[in-house]
Amino acid sequence: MLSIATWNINSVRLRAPLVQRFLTEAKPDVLCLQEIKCREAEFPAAAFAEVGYKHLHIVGQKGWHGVAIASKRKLEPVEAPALCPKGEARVAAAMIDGVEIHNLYVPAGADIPDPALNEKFAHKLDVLARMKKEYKKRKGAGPLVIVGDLNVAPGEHDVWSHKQLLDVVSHTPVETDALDAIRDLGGFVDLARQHRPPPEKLFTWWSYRSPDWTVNNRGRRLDHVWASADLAPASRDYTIHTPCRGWDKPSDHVPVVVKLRV
DNA sequence: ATGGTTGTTACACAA
Repeated sequence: MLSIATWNINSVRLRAPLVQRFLTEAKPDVLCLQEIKCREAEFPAAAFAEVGYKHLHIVGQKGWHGVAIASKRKLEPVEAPALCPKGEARVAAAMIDGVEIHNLYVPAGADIPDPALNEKFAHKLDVLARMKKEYKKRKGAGPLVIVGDLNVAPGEHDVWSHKQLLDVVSHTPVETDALDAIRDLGGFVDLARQHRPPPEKLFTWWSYRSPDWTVNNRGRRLDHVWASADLAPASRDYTIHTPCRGWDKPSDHVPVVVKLRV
C-alpha cells in the first residue's frame, strides 16, 4: 500500500511543528506540500528527517509559492511539465514505488474573474491551459497521480454555495470547465468523488477572513488527488483531515490523504 | 453589498 498526502502548508518554516504532528499521527508514506514559501536551502529538512521523512524533492523560491515532496520511501525526481509561463516554483515531480507523482500549485488568481482586467486571473487560466495540453499529450503513459492545490472547486458540491460563488474566483465557469477538461482529456479520475460521490459536500479549505471557520462551514474543495485511469481502481481510501484546520496557528488548507494498493 | 485574515517582505504584495 502507498499512502499519499497533499497539503497547502502556507509557510513550511512557520508550520514545521504542525507538519511533524500530522506526519506522526497520519503516517502517510508521501507528503506533497504547496506554498512552502522558501528556497531549497531554507527548507526545514531536519524536522522531516526527525519523524522519518528523509527523502525530499524541493522546488522552492524566495518568499512565495514553492512545492516539495517528502517521503519515507526512496524517491526519484523526474522532469516536471512546464506549467507556469513565469517560471514560478509550482510543480515538483517524482517516481515513488513505480508511481509517478506530480505535485502542483495552481495560481490563486486574485479577486476579479476577468483576464482582461486582472493579470493574475489571466495567468491562472494560462496555467490551466498548459495543464490541458500537457496531460492530454501524456495520456496513457503509465500510472500517474496528480495532487495539489489546484485553486479550483470544480463541482457544485465542492463549495458551500454554488449560486453565491459562481462569480467568485475558484468557482467561475471558465475555471471549472477548464479543470473538468484537463481531467477528462488527460484520462484522470477524481479520487475524492470516486470514494465520496455527490451530493456529499467536500471541503479542504476555509478562509482566514472569517473569525470562526466552523460557523456555517463556508468551505471549498481546492485541493485534489487525481489518478490516471489505470491506477484509479487501486485506490482504497480517501480522507480529508479536517481537524487540522482547528489546530493552533493553522494553514487555511487541510491535508488530504489517499491510499493506493500498488 | 462589503469586508474580513495571514505570511513574507521591505516600506506592499500575494493568497
